[in-house]
Amino acid sequence: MADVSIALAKWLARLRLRSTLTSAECDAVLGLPGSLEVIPAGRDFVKLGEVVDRSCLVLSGIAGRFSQGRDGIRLTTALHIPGDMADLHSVVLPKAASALMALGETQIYRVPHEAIREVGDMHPALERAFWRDCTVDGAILSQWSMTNSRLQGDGRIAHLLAEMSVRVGVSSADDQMHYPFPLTQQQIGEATNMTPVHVNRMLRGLRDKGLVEIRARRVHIMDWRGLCAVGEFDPIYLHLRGAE
Amino acid sequence: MADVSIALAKWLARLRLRSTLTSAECDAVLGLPGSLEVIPAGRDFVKLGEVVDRSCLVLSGIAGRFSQGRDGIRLTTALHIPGDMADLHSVVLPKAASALMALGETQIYRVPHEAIREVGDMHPALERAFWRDCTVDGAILSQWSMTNSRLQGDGRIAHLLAEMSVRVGVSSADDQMHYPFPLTQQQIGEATNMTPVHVNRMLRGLRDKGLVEIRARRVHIMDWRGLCAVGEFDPIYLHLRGAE
DNA sequence: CGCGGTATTGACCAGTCTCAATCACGGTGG
DNA sequence: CCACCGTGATTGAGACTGGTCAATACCGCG
Repeated sequence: MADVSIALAKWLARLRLRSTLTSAECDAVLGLPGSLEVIPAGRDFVKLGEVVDRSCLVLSGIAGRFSQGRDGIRLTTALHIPGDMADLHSVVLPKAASALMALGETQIYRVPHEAIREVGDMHPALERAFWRDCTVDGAILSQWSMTNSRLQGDGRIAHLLAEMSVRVGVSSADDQMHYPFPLTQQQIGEATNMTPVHVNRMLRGLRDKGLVEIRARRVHIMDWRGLCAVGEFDPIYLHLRGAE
Repeated sequence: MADVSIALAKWLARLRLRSTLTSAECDAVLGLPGSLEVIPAGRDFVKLGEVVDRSCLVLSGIAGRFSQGRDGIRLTTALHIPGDMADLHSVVLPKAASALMALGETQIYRVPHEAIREVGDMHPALERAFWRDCTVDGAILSQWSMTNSRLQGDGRIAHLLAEMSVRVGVSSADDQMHYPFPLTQQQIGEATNMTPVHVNRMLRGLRDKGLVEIRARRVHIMDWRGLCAVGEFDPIYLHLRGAE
Protein backbone atom coordinates (compact mmCIF):
# COMPACT_ATOMS: atom_id res chain seq x y z
CA MET A 1 0.00 0.00 0.00
CA ALA A 2 1.79 3.08 -1.21
CA ASP A 3 1.74 6.32 0.70
CA VAL A 4 0.88 9.72 -0.75
CA SER A 5 4.03 11.47 0.44
CA ILE A 6 6.14 8.70 -1.03
CA ALA A 7 4.34 9.05 -4.34
CA LEU A 8 4.83 12.83 -4.46
CA ALA A 9 8.46 12.26 -3.55
CA LYS A 10 8.80 9.82 -6.42
CA TRP A 11 7.31 12.28 -8.84
CA LEU A 12 9.60 14.98 -7.54
CA ALA A 13 12.58 12.67 -7.99
CA ARG A 14 11.57 12.15 -11.61
CA LEU A 15 11.22 15.90 -12.19
CA ARG A 16 14.65 16.47 -10.68
CA LEU A 17 16.24 14.00 -13.05
CA ARG A 18 15.56 16.49 -15.79
CA SER A 19 15.29 19.87 -14.11
CA THR A 20 17.20 21.70 -11.41
CA LEU A 21 14.91 22.76 -8.59
CA THR A 22 15.47 24.79 -5.45
CA SER A 23 14.38 23.41 -2.11
CA ALA A 24 11.44 25.83 -2.04
CA GLU A 25 10.29 24.44 -5.37
CA CYS A 26 10.69 20.89 -4.12
CA ASP A 27 8.63 21.68 -1.04
CA ALA A 28 5.94 23.16 -3.25
CA VAL A 29 5.69 19.89 -5.17
CA LEU A 30 5.69 17.79 -2.02
CA GLY A 31 2.89 19.91 -0.62
CA LEU A 32 0.51 19.41 -3.54
CA PRO A 33 -2.98 18.55 -2.35
CA GLY A 34 -5.15 15.85 -3.85
CA SER A 35 -7.36 12.92 -3.13
CA LEU A 36 -6.67 9.23 -3.11
CA GLU A 37 -8.57 6.74 -5.23
CA VAL A 38 -8.33 3.04 -5.86
CA ILE A 39 -9.31 1.96 -9.36
CA PRO A 40 -10.23 -1.67 -9.97
CA ALA A 41 -8.57 -3.48 -12.87
CA GLY A 42 -9.95 -2.66 -16.29
CA ARG A 43 -11.76 0.51 -15.29
CA ASP A 44 -11.34 3.81 -17.14
CA PHE A 45 -10.64 6.63 -14.72
CA VAL A 46 -10.37 9.34 -17.35
CA LYS A 47 -12.82 9.00 -20.20
CA LEU A 48 -12.37 10.04 -23.79
CA GLY A 49 -13.55 13.59 -24.40
CA GLU A 50 -14.09 14.30 -20.74
CA VAL A 51 -13.02 17.73 -19.46
CA VAL A 52 -10.92 17.14 -16.38
CA ASP A 53 -9.77 19.52 -13.66
CA ARG A 54 -7.36 17.21 -11.91
CA SER A 55 -4.28 15.29 -12.99
CA CYS A 56 -3.60 11.72 -11.95
CA LEU A 57 -0.44 10.66 -10.17
CA VAL A 58 -0.05 6.88 -10.23
CA LEU A 59 0.77 5.46 -6.79
CA SER A 60 0.67 1.74 -7.48
CA GLY A 61 -0.27 -0.56 -10.33
CA ILE A 62 -0.06 0.37 -14.00
CA ALA A 63 -2.20 2.78 -16.00
CA GLY A 64 -2.57 2.81 -19.76
CA ARG A 65 -3.26 5.82 -21.96
CA PHE A 66 -5.45 5.06 -25.00
CA SER A 67 -6.55 6.53 -28.23
CA GLN A 68 -9.58 5.07 -29.83
CA GLY A 69 -10.67 4.78 -33.44
CA ARG A 70 -14.29 5.06 -34.43
CA ASP A 71 -14.51 1.27 -34.49
CA GLY A 72 -13.80 1.32 -30.76
CA ILE A 73 -10.50 -0.48 -31.13
CA ARG A 74 -7.96 0.94 -28.74
CA LEU A 75 -4.33 1.78 -29.20
CA THR A 76 -2.21 2.25 -26.12
CA THR A 77 -0.05 5.33 -26.45
CA ALA A 78 1.61 5.19 -23.04
CA LEU A 79 2.02 3.05 -19.95
CA HIS A 80 2.37 4.80 -16.62
CA ILE A 81 4.05 3.33 -13.57
CA PRO A 82 4.05 4.50 -9.96
CA GLY A 83 5.54 7.99 -9.70
CA ASP A 84 4.23 9.07 -13.12
CA MET A 85 1.89 12.01 -13.41
CA ALA A 86 -0.15 10.29 -16.08
CA ASP A 87 -1.90 13.28 -17.55
CA LEU A 88 0.08 16.33 -16.56
CA HIS A 89 -0.71 17.65 -20.02
CA SER A 90 -4.35 18.01 -19.04
CA VAL A 91 -3.31 21.11 -17.07
CA VAL A 92 -3.00 22.97 -20.36
CA LEU A 93 -5.41 20.83 -22.42
CA PRO A 94 -8.22 19.79 -20.09
CA LYS A 95 -10.29 18.06 -22.74
CA ALA A 96 -8.96 14.51 -22.74
CA ALA A 97 -7.93 13.38 -26.20
CA SER A 98 -7.06 10.01 -24.75
CA ALA A 99 -8.52 7.87 -22.00
CA LEU A 100 -6.74 6.48 -18.96
CA MET A 101 -7.41 2.99 -17.79
CA ALA A 102 -6.22 0.86 -14.89
CA LEU A 103 -4.40 -2.29 -16.00
CA GLY A 104 -4.57 -4.30 -12.87
CA GLU A 105 -5.73 -2.59 -9.69
CA THR A 106 -4.27 0.88 -9.57
CA GLN A 107 -4.05 3.51 -6.89
CA ILE A 108 -4.05 7.14 -7.98
CA TYR A 109 -3.79 10.53 -6.36
CA ARG A 110 -5.75 13.22 -8.14
CA VAL A 111 -4.16 16.66 -7.94
CA PRO A 112 -6.31 19.70 -8.84
CA HIS A 113 -5.09 21.63 -11.88
CA GLU A 114 -5.67 24.73 -9.85
CA ALA A 115 -2.98 23.71 -7.39
CA ILE A 116 -0.54 22.80 -10.13
CA ARG A 117 -1.10 26.15 -11.86
CA GLU A 118 -0.60 27.90 -8.56
CA VAL A 119 2.80 26.38 -7.88
CA GLY A 120 3.67 26.99 -11.52
CA ASP A 121 2.85 30.67 -11.24
CA MET A 122 4.73 30.92 -7.98
CA HIS A 123 7.81 29.13 -9.30
CA PRO A 124 8.53 29.64 -13.00
CA ALA A 125 11.21 26.97 -12.88
CA LEU A 126 8.55 24.47 -11.84
CA GLU A 127 6.28 25.48 -14.69
CA ARG A 128 9.16 24.86 -17.04
CA ALA A 129 9.89 21.52 -15.39
CA PHE A 130 6.26 20.52 -16.02
CA TRP A 131 6.54 21.56 -19.64
CA ARG A 132 9.77 19.60 -19.96
CA ASP A 133 8.18 16.51 -18.49
CA CYS A 134 5.35 16.65 -20.99
CA THR A 135 7.91 16.99 -23.73
CA VAL A 136 9.71 13.87 -22.57
CA ASP A 137 6.37 12.08 -22.73
CA GLY A 138 6.16 13.21 -26.31
CA ALA A 139 9.65 11.89 -26.99
CA ILE A 140 8.67 8.51 -25.60
CA LEU A 141 5.57 8.45 -27.76
CA SER A 142 7.69 9.31 -30.75
CA GLN A 143 9.95 6.38 -29.92
CA TRP A 144 6.97 4.03 -29.61
CA SER A 145 5.76 5.26 -32.94
CA MET A 146 9.13 4.46 -34.45
CA THR A 147 9.33 1.07 -32.82
CA ASN A 148 5.83 -0.01 -33.68
CA SER A 149 6.27 1.11 -37.26
CA ARG A 150 9.69 -0.14 -38.12
CA LEU A 151 10.19 -3.30 -36.09
CA GLN A 152 8.39 -6.55 -36.47
CA GLY A 153 6.38 -8.34 -33.84
CA ASP A 154 9.12 -9.81 -31.71
CA GLY A 155 11.14 -6.59 -31.78
CA ARG A 156 8.16 -4.49 -30.75
CA ILE A 157 7.48 -6.66 -27.72
CA ALA A 158 11.16 -6.88 -26.83
CA HIS A 159 11.39 -3.11 -26.92
CA LEU A 160 8.37 -2.69 -24.70
CA LEU A 161 9.60 -5.14 -22.09
CA ALA A 162 13.08 -3.63 -22.10
CA GLU A 163 11.73 -0.11 -21.73
CA MET A 164 9.51 -1.04 -18.82
CA SER A 165 12.38 -2.80 -17.14
CA VAL A 166 14.49 0.35 -17.24
CA ARG A 167 11.61 2.55 -16.15
CA VAL A 168 10.73 0.50 -13.11
CA GLY A 169 14.40 0.60 -12.22
CA VAL A 170 15.31 -3.07 -12.45
CA SER A 171 19.09 -3.17 -12.40
CA SER A 172 20.73 -4.65 -15.44
CA ALA A 173 23.32 -6.03 -13.03
CA ASP A 174 20.94 -8.64 -11.68
CA ASP A 175 21.42 -12.01 -13.18
CA GLN A 176 17.73 -12.75 -13.16
CA MET A 177 15.89 -9.51 -13.79
CA HIS A 178 12.19 -9.52 -13.18
CA TYR A 179 9.39 -7.09 -12.46
CA PRO A 180 5.61 -7.13 -12.11
CA PHE A 181 3.68 -6.83 -15.37
CA PRO A 182 -0.04 -7.40 -15.12
CA LEU A 183 -0.94 -6.87 -18.80
CA THR A 184 -2.81 -9.56 -20.68
CA GLN A 185 -1.57 -10.55 -24.11
CA GLN A 186 -4.51 -8.66 -25.51
CA GLN A 187 -3.29 -5.50 -23.77
CA ILE A 188 0.27 -6.07 -24.89
CA GLY A 189 -1.15 -6.23 -28.38
CA GLU A 190 -2.92 -2.92 -27.90
CA ALA A 191 0.41 -1.34 -27.04
CA THR A 192 2.45 -2.98 -29.77
CA ASN A 193 -0.19 -3.05 -32.47
CA MET A 194 -0.77 -6.76 -32.78
CA THR A 195 -3.46 -9.35 -32.45
CA PRO A 196 -3.39 -11.23 -29.13
CA VAL A 197 -2.83 -14.37 -31.16
CA HIS A 198 0.26 -12.91 -32.73
CA VAL A 199 1.49 -11.56 -29.41
CA ASN A 200 1.34 -15.08 -28.12
CA ARG A 201 3.41 -16.41 -31.00
CA MET A 202 6.00 -13.67 -30.63
CA LEU A 203 6.25 -14.26 -26.89
CA ARG A 204 6.84 -17.91 -27.51
CA GLY A 205 9.56 -16.98 -29.98
CA LEU A 206 11.28 -14.76 -27.43
CA ARG A 207 10.98 -17.46 -24.79
CA ASP A 208 12.35 -20.13 -27.12
CA LYS A 209 15.31 -17.91 -27.87
CA GLY A 210 15.97 -17.63 -24.14
CA LEU A 211 15.45 -13.85 -24.00
CA VAL A 212 12.37 -13.14 -21.85
CA GLU A 213 9.42 -14.87 -20.38
CA ILE A 214 6.19 -13.66 -18.81
CA ARG A 215 5.13 -15.87 -15.95
CA ALA A 216 2.57 -15.22 -13.24
CA ARG A 217 2.07 -11.56 -14.24
CA ARG A 218 5.79 -10.95 -14.11
CA VAL A 219 8.41 -10.31 -16.73
CA HIS A 220 11.56 -12.40 -16.33
CA ILE A 221 14.49 -11.27 -18.42
CA MET A 222 16.98 -14.03 -19.09
CA ASP A 223 19.20 -12.26 -21.61
CA TRP A 224 19.26 -8.49 -21.32
CA ARG A 225 21.69 -7.90 -24.17
CA GLY A 226 19.82 -10.18 -26.49
CA LEU A 227 16.53 -8.53 -25.62
CA CYS A 228 17.91 -5.07 -26.35
CA ALA A 229 19.33 -6.29 -29.63
CA VAL A 230 16.03 -7.75 -30.82
CA GLY A 231 14.12 -4.66 -29.70
CA GLU A 232 16.81 -2.23 -30.89
CA PHE A 233 16.48 -0.71 -27.46
CA ASP A 234 18.60 2.21 -26.37
CA PRO A 235 17.34 4.07 -23.30
CA ILE A 236 18.58 7.57 -24.15
CA TYR A 237 15.11 8.66 -25.26
CA LEU A 238 13.85 8.14 -21.72
CA HIS A 239 16.08 11.00 -20.56
CA LEU A 240 16.71 9.17 -17.31
CA ARG A 241 19.95 9.43 -15.51
CA GLY A 242 21.33 6.25 -14.02
CA ALA A 243 19.68 4.09 -16.66
CA GLU A 244 22.04 1.73 -18.42
CA MET B 1 8.70 35.28 -50.59
CA ALA B 2 7.34 35.32 -47.10
CA ASP B 3 8.15 38.08 -44.69
CA VAL B 4 9.37 37.65 -41.12
CA SER B 5 6.71 39.79 -39.50
CA ILE B 6 4.02 37.88 -41.37
CA ALA B 7 5.47 34.61 -40.16
CA LEU B 8 5.58 35.73 -36.53
CA ALA B 9 2.04 36.98 -36.94
CA LYS B 10 0.99 33.59 -38.27
CA TRP B 11 2.57 31.85 -35.34
CA LEU B 12 0.90 34.25 -32.96
CA ALA B 13 -2.44 33.60 -34.61
CA ARG B 14 -1.95 29.90 -34.05
CA LEU B 15 -1.08 30.45 -30.39
CA ARG B 16 -4.16 32.58 -29.96
CA LEU B 17 -6.39 29.86 -31.32
CA ARG B 18 -5.64 27.95 -28.16
CA SER B 19 -4.65 30.51 -25.57
CA THR B 20 -5.93 33.90 -24.51
CA LEU B 21 -3.19 36.51 -24.69
CA THR B 22 -3.06 40.17 -23.74
CA SER B 23 -1.82 42.71 -26.25
CA ALA B 24 1.45 43.04 -24.34
CA GLU B 25 1.96 39.32 -24.69
CA CYS B 26 1.16 39.46 -28.38
CA ASP B 27 3.66 42.25 -28.88
CA ALA B 28 6.29 40.21 -27.08
CA VAL B 29 5.79 37.37 -29.56
CA LEU B 30 5.82 39.69 -32.55
CA GLY B 31 9.06 41.20 -31.33
CA LEU B 32 10.99 37.93 -31.14
CA PRO B 33 14.42 38.23 -32.75
CA GLY B 34 15.93 35.65 -35.04
CA SER B 35 17.70 35.05 -38.29
CA LEU B 36 16.43 34.06 -41.67
CA GLU B 37 17.66 31.00 -43.55
CA VAL B 38 16.76 29.32 -46.80
CA ILE B 39 17.16 25.55 -46.78
CA PRO B 40 17.40 23.72 -50.09
CA ALA B 41 15.16 20.70 -50.65
CA GLY B 42 16.27 17.54 -48.92
CA ARG B 43 18.66 19.15 -46.48
CA ASP B 44 18.55 18.50 -42.72
CA PHE B 45 18.60 21.74 -40.78
CA VAL B 46 18.46 20.14 -37.34
CA LYS B 47 20.47 16.96 -37.01
CA LEU B 48 19.79 14.00 -34.81
CA GLY B 49 21.44 14.32 -31.41
CA GLU B 50 22.51 17.89 -32.01
CA VAL B 51 22.17 20.30 -29.08
CA VAL B 52 20.37 23.36 -30.39
CA ASP B 53 19.93 26.82 -28.92
CA ARG B 54 17.38 28.14 -31.38
CA SER B 55 13.94 27.03 -32.48
CA CYS B 56 12.82 27.02 -36.09
CA LEU B 57 9.76 28.86 -37.31
CA VAL B 58 8.77 27.72 -40.79
CA LEU B 59 8.12 30.63 -43.15
CA SER B 60 7.54 28.83 -46.44
CA GLY B 61 7.77 25.31 -47.77
CA ILE B 62 7.30 22.18 -45.68
CA ALA B 63 9.55 20.71 -43.02
CA GLY B 64 9.50 17.12 -41.79
CA ARG B 65 10.40 15.86 -38.34
CA PHE B 66 12.07 12.44 -38.32
CA SER B 67 13.02 9.69 -36.00
CA GLN B 68 15.58 7.25 -37.20
CA GLY B 69 16.19 3.60 -36.42
CA ARG B 70 19.67 2.20 -36.28
CA ASP B 71 19.28 0.92 -39.83
CA GLY B 72 19.02 4.54 -40.91
CA ILE B 73 15.43 4.19 -42.09
CA ARG B 74 13.44 7.25 -41.23
CA LEU B 75 9.98 7.67 -39.87
CA THR B 76 8.32 11.05 -40.21
CA THR B 77 6.67 12.03 -36.96
CA ALA B 78 5.41 15.45 -38.02
CA LEU B 79 5.01 17.76 -40.99
CA HIS B 80 5.33 21.48 -40.38
CA ILE B 81 3.80 24.14 -42.57
CA PRO B 82 4.40 27.90 -42.64
CA GLY B 83 3.52 29.44 -39.29
CA ASP B 84 4.58 26.36 -37.31
CA MET B 85 7.31 26.61 -34.72
CA ALA B 86 8.73 23.26 -35.69
CA ASP B 87 10.77 22.52 -32.59
CA LEU B 88 9.43 24.70 -29.83
CA HIS B 89 10.00 21.73 -27.55
CA SER B 90 13.74 22.18 -27.94
CA VAL B 91 13.45 25.13 -25.57
CA VAL B 92 13.06 22.68 -22.71
CA LEU B 93 14.86 19.71 -24.32
CA PRO B 94 17.72 21.13 -26.38
CA LYS B 95 19.15 17.78 -27.38
CA ALA B 96 17.30 16.88 -30.54
CA ALA B 97 15.68 13.45 -30.38
CA SER B 98 14.47 13.94 -33.92
CA ALA B 99 15.87 15.62 -36.99
CA LEU B 100 14.25 18.33 -39.08
CA MET B 101 14.48 18.25 -42.84
CA ALA B 102 13.31 20.52 -45.64
CA LEU B 103 10.90 18.80 -48.03
CA GLY B 104 11.11 21.09 -50.96
CA GLU B 105 12.88 24.41 -50.52
CA THR B 106 12.02 25.83 -47.13
CA GLN B 107 12.53 29.17 -45.52
CA ILE B 108 12.98 29.26 -41.76
CA TYR B 109 13.45 31.86 -39.06
CA ARG B 110 15.60 30.70 -36.17
CA VAL B 111 14.62 32.20 -32.83
CA PRO B 112 17.11 31.96 -29.92
CA HIS B 113 15.86 29.91 -26.98
CA GLU B 114 17.18 32.65 -24.79
CA ALA B 115 14.65 35.08 -26.25
CA ILE B 116 11.81 32.61 -25.92
CA ARG B 117 12.68 31.92 -22.29
CA GLU B 118 12.85 35.63 -21.66
CA VAL B 119 9.36 36.35 -22.91
CA GLY B 120 8.19 33.26 -21.05
CA ASP B 121 9.62 34.52 -17.78
CA MET B 122 8.18 37.96 -18.39
CA HIS B 123 4.71 36.66 -19.29
CA PRO B 124 3.66 33.45 -17.51
CA ALA B 125 0.63 33.18 -19.78
CA LEU B 126 2.96 32.97 -22.76
CA GLU B 127 5.01 30.26 -21.14
CA ARG B 128 1.82 28.34 -20.63
CA ALA B 129 0.77 28.95 -24.22
CA PHE B 130 4.09 27.46 -25.37
CA TRP B 131 3.57 24.44 -23.16
CA ARG B 132 0.06 24.07 -24.55
CA ASP B 133 1.29 24.24 -28.11
CA CYS B 134 3.80 21.48 -27.48
CA THR B 135 1.02 19.43 -25.97
CA VAL B 136 -1.10 19.85 -29.07
CA ASP B 137 1.86 18.61 -31.10
CA GLY B 138 1.84 15.57 -28.89
CA ALA B 139 -1.87 15.08 -29.51
CA ILE B 140 -1.28 15.20 -33.25
CA LEU B 141 1.49 12.65 -32.97
CA SER B 142 -0.78 10.47 -30.93
CA GLN B 143 -3.37 10.69 -33.69
CA TRP B 144 -0.80 9.79 -36.35
CA SER B 145 0.21 6.86 -34.25
CA MET B 146 -3.39 5.74 -34.12
CA THR B 147 -3.94 6.25 -37.80
CA ASN B 148 -0.78 4.55 -38.94
CA SER B 149 -1.45 1.62 -36.66
CA ARG B 150 -5.10 0.98 -37.19
CA LEU B 151 -5.85 2.00 -40.76
CA GLN B 152 -4.62 0.35 -43.88
CA GLY B 153 -2.66 1.94 -46.66
CA ASP B 154 -5.34 3.94 -48.42
CA GLY B 155 -6.80 5.17 -45.14
CA ARG B 156 -3.44 6.31 -43.85
CA ILE B 157 -2.77 8.37 -46.95
CA ALA B 158 -6.31 9.72 -47.02
CA HIS B 159 -5.96 10.83 -43.41
CA LEU B 160 -2.67 12.56 -44.08
CA LEU B 161 -3.97 14.46 -47.10
CA ALA B 162 -7.14 15.45 -45.28
CA GLU B 163 -5.21 16.68 -42.26
CA MET B 164 -2.83 18.76 -44.34
CA SER B 165 -5.75 20.26 -46.20
CA VAL B 166 -7.33 21.47 -42.96
CA ARG B 167 -4.03 22.70 -41.58
CA VAL B 168 -3.15 24.79 -44.60
CA GLY B 169 -6.63 26.22 -44.37
CA VAL B 170 -8.15 25.05 -47.63
CA SER B 171 -11.85 25.68 -47.34
CA SER B 172 -14.07 22.66 -47.53
CA ALA B 173 -16.54 24.90 -49.33
CA ASP B 174 -14.45 24.97 -52.48
CA ASP B 175 -15.65 22.62 -55.10
CA GLN B 176 -12.15 21.83 -56.21
CA MET B 177 -9.88 21.92 -53.19
CA HIS B 178 -6.19 21.90 -53.82
CA TYR B 179 -2.96 22.86 -52.10
CA PRO B 180 0.78 22.57 -52.69
CA PHE B 181 2.33 19.31 -51.57
CA PRO B 182 5.92 18.77 -52.62
CA LEU B 183 6.47 15.34 -51.03
CA THR B 184 7.68 12.45 -53.17
CA GLN B 185 5.91 9.13 -52.83
CA GLN B 186 8.93 7.94 -50.92
CA GLN B 187 8.43 10.71 -48.38
CA ILE B 188 4.73 10.06 -48.13
CA GLY B 189 5.68 6.51 -47.32
CA GLU B 190 8.01 7.68 -44.56
CA ALA B 191 5.10 9.51 -42.97
CA THR B 192 2.51 6.77 -43.40
CA ASN B 193 4.79 3.80 -42.90
CA MET B 194 4.72 2.27 -46.34
CA THR B 195 7.00 1.39 -49.20
CA PRO B 196 7.02 3.95 -52.01
CA VAL B 197 5.74 1.19 -54.26
CA HIS B 198 2.76 0.65 -52.04
CA VAL B 199 2.13 4.36 -51.70
CA ASN B 200 1.86 4.48 -55.44
CA ARG B 201 -0.70 1.69 -55.54
CA MET B 202 -2.77 3.27 -52.79
CA LEU B 203 -2.70 6.65 -54.50
CA ARG B 204 -3.93 5.04 -57.66
CA GLY B 205 -6.72 3.44 -55.69
CA LEU B 206 -7.76 6.79 -54.22
CA ARG B 207 -7.61 8.40 -57.65
CA ASP B 208 -9.63 5.62 -59.24
CA LYS B 209 -12.27 6.06 -56.56
CA GLY B 210 -12.44 9.74 -57.43
CA LEU B 211 -11.32 10.97 -54.00
CA VAL B 212 -7.94 12.68 -54.38
CA GLU B 213 -5.15 13.07 -56.81
CA ILE B 214 -1.62 14.40 -56.58
CA ARG B 215 -0.60 16.23 -59.71
CA ALA B 216 2.34 18.57 -60.26
CA ARG B 217 3.29 18.65 -56.57
CA ARG B 218 -0.25 19.57 -55.61
CA VAL B 219 -3.01 17.71 -53.84
CA HIS B 220 -6.39 17.96 -55.58
CA ILE B 221 -9.31 16.81 -53.49
CA MET B 222 -12.26 15.72 -55.59
CA ASP B 223 -14.46 14.28 -52.85
CA TRP B 224 -13.89 15.70 -49.39
CA ARG B 225 -16.49 13.60 -47.62
CA GLY B 226 -15.30 10.44 -49.23
CA LEU B 227 -11.71 11.23 -48.35
CA CYS B 228 -12.59 11.83 -44.70
CA ALA B 229 -14.55 8.58 -44.61
CA VAL B 230 -11.69 6.50 -45.98
CA GLY B 231 -9.19 8.21 -43.66
CA GLU B 232 -11.59 8.25 -40.69
CA PHE B 233 -10.64 11.88 -40.41
CA ASP B 234 -12.12 14.14 -37.78
CA PRO B 235 -10.24 17.39 -37.18
CA ILE B 236 -10.98 17.86 -33.48
CA TYR B 237 -7.55 16.60 -32.49
CA LEU B 238 -5.98 19.56 -34.29
CA HIS B 239 -7.57 21.87 -31.73
CA LEU B 240 -8.13 24.49 -34.43
CA ARG B 241 -11.02 26.81 -34.41
CA GLY B 242 -12.69 27.51 -37.74
CA ALA B 243 -11.81 24.11 -39.13
CA GLU B 244 -14.98 22.31 -40.07
C1' DC C 1 -16.59 -28.66 -9.50
C1' DG C 2 -17.85 -25.77 -13.04
C1' DC C 3 -17.31 -21.25 -15.16
C1' DG C 4 -15.25 -17.23 -17.52
C1' DG C 5 -11.43 -15.20 -18.95
C1' DT C 6 -6.83 -15.98 -20.80
C1' DA C 7 -3.35 -18.56 -23.22
C1' DT C 8 -2.01 -21.68 -26.93
C1' DT C 9 -1.99 -23.74 -31.32
C1' DG C 10 -3.32 -24.73 -36.23
C1' DA C 11 -4.87 -23.68 -40.97
C1' DC C 12 -5.77 -20.37 -44.12
C1' DC C 13 -6.13 -15.60 -45.96
C1' DA C 14 -4.87 -10.68 -46.93
C1' DG C 15 -2.13 -6.63 -46.92
C1' DT C 16 2.31 -5.16 -47.66
C1' DC C 17 7.10 -5.80 -48.98
C1' DT C 18 10.74 -7.11 -52.21
C1' DC C 19 12.78 -7.36 -56.44
C1' DA C 20 12.82 -5.85 -60.88
C1' DA C 21 11.57 -3.78 -65.12
C1' DT C 22 9.62 0.05 -67.56
C1' DC C 23 7.88 4.64 -68.19
C1' DA C 24 7.43 9.81 -67.80
C1' DC C 25 9.42 14.08 -67.49
C1' DG C 26 12.40 18.08 -66.64
C1' DG C 27 17.03 19.60 -67.20
C1' DT C 28 21.57 19.60 -69.76
C1' DG C 29 24.79 19.85 -73.37
C1' DG C 30 25.70 19.69 -78.15
C1' DC D 1 15.98 21.34 -81.65
C1' DC D 2 17.23 16.95 -80.11
C1' DA D 3 19.73 13.06 -77.76
C1' DC D 4 20.94 11.98 -73.19
C1' DC D 5 20.33 11.36 -68.20
C1' DG D 6 18.62 11.05 -63.61
C1' DT D 7 14.97 11.12 -60.54
C1' DG D 8 10.63 9.77 -59.44
C1' DA D 9 6.30 7.24 -60.89
C1' DT D 10 4.15 2.98 -62.37
C1' DT D 11 3.33 -1.79 -62.81
C1' DG D 12 3.95 -6.92 -62.26
C1' DA D 13 5.10 -11.40 -59.84
C1' DG D 14 6.18 -13.79 -55.91
C1' DA D 15 7.36 -13.99 -50.81
C1' DC D 16 6.37 -13.15 -46.04
C1' DT D 17 4.36 -10.96 -41.86
C1' DG D 18 0.60 -10.68 -39.40
C1' DG D 19 -4.65 -11.16 -39.26
C1' DT D 20 -8.82 -14.18 -39.03
C1' DC D 21 -11.35 -17.99 -37.60
C1' DA D 22 -11.72 -21.70 -34.74
C1' DA D 23 -10.72 -25.29 -31.52
C1' DT D 24 -8.55 -26.63 -27.24
C1' DA D 25 -6.08 -26.13 -22.89
C1' DC D 26 -5.24 -23.73 -18.65
C1' DC D 27 -6.17 -21.47 -14.31
C1' DG D 28 -8.03 -18.72 -10.63
C1' DC D 29 -12.29 -18.21 -8.34
C1' DG D 30 -16.93 -18.63 -6.46
